[in-house]
Amino acid sequence: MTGQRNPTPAFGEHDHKSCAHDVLEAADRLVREAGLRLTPVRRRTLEILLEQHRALGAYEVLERLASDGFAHQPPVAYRALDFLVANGLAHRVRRLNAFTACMHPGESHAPVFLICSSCDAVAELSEAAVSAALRQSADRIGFQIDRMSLEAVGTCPACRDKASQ
Amino acid sequence: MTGQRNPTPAFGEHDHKSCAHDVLEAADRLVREAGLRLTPVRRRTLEILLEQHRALGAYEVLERLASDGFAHQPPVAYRALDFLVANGLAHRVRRLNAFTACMHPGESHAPVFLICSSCDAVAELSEAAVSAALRQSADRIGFQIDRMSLEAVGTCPACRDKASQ
DNA sequence: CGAAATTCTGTTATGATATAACATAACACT
DNA sequence: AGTGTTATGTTATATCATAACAGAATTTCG
Repeated sequence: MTGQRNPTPAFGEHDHKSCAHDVLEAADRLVREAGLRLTPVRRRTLEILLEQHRALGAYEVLERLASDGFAHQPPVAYRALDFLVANGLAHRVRRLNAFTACMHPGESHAPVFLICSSCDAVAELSEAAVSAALRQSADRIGFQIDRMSLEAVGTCPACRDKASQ
Repeated sequence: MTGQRNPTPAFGEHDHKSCAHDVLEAADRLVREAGLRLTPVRRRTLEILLEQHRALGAYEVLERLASDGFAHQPPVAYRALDFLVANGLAHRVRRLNAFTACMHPGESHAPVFLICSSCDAVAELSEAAVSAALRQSADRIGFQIDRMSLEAVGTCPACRDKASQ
């Protein structure tokens, strides 16, 4: 029940420790239920992504992993990240060529990302209206959607307030 | 009036020659009106993008430019492409790290791309519903959107028909 | 016109992102 | 333990993108 009050924790004060902890627990459970393995690299990679509400480049993750004793070749990071993405524990933010932890693991969803260009925070909306609208537009012309990226760059509430003072 | 009947020419038979020609004419006019210059590289780059309804990587464009006598260093392509994007004559498709000609130059719009993973065709929807939905979701939490990417990967009508036969 | 300012293009070099391919190690099952 | 499978280590390279500066073309304006 912790950390559920703020719909977009990325853009506001919140108990980040429990927010990250909850997601990690959910990930553990989901992976186990799916008969997969959250190996040390994979778990650590998810932890790294969960430390901040922003997107990290693969090489950024790689540096962190290396300093934790893992090999420091690109495939190490990419494989772990790919695993997380494939299993819905992380998302790729195309706009940034970067990765971010999924804040709603388990719930099937087409994530919508709001990227603050001022503080680099990335919020993941669970909102279904946008993806539904896109799906509908596609349907109308007979296009069958498999995956979608819905990303917006702009200014988050906090940075907006700062700027207007 | 040519080529205006099909809402998503990318996914269907159409008079491509006139479709591309119309866009190029519009581009000429728009650039002139804005006091900018559609120099040879820039014009040729747009022509290259207009040859197909798909997205081309910068290096693909570069090869084409080189065979037309332009220098074959990456900045040549990137500069031309950046110019086109900055002035609304082309779009960047983040999902593909590639570029595609804008099919509605002049009309301010947040493009929605439908990318066929089977034939690589890219359709640009002029549809405003999706971007409006996203804008509304962002508004609700006080996020101010500057730019957005709305992209979907899937199967276009033609490839769907082929597959089901 | 002709000099200065601006914009555009050529060029070299390098940075940043991503994957192919194969070897070795760990695990899971019988 | 033996075998198939999955995961990791490692090397090398492919792909995408930009910084920085030199030189050419175009525009501006006295």
